Amino acid sequence: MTDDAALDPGFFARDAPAVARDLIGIAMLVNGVGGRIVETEAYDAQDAASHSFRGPTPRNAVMFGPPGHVYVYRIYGMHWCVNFTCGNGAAVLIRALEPGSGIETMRVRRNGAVDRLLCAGPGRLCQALAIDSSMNGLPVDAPPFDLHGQPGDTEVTATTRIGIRVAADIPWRFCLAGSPFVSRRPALAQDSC
DNA sequence: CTACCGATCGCCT
DNA sequence: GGCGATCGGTAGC
Repeated sequence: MTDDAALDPGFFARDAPAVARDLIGIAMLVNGVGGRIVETEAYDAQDAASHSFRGPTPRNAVMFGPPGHVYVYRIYGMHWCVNFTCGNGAAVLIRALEPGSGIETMRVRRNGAVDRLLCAGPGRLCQALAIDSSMNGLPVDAPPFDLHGQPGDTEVTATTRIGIRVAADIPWRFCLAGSPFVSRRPALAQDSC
């Protein structure tokens, strides 16, 4: 009934792991295309795996700006990744969506990929939603972005993060329990929260 | 200025 | 399961 509710002001001005966990199940649209968030990862300035760990630079400046803004960066020379800032160098990486709106558009952008792989992974998600560096620094509560839903109304599993070499033991990756749309299935033993 | 390498993906075997 | 593609940020000389 309140699934179309906008997120509270201040939603992003909290610890990144709490924001990352509460984003699971929230709908994320860019120009009307997207779906429910099913996988996130938290990073903060005290975290050796974070872009912000060594302090502000031109690339990560948005992470040190106000909460609730979009941080976009390029990885491996060819993929875009999108984060939502939480203030003080912290941010949440959006890793996977369950496709919900604009699926045909996403299929075209993703070159005919099957639905399960349209948004399963940060690079794929940005390709499907047409997110690139031109959106870096934009606020998340205004077009082209649209985030809405009821935070905390889902079963979430917490595991370690993917693709990093340092701080690999921190369980700051959050997935919608049982979702087939995550980038990689969580290991069997996880904390439920 | 140069060298290294990463919060990845898709295609190959 | 393994590997090549491709390039900007960062650090070090």
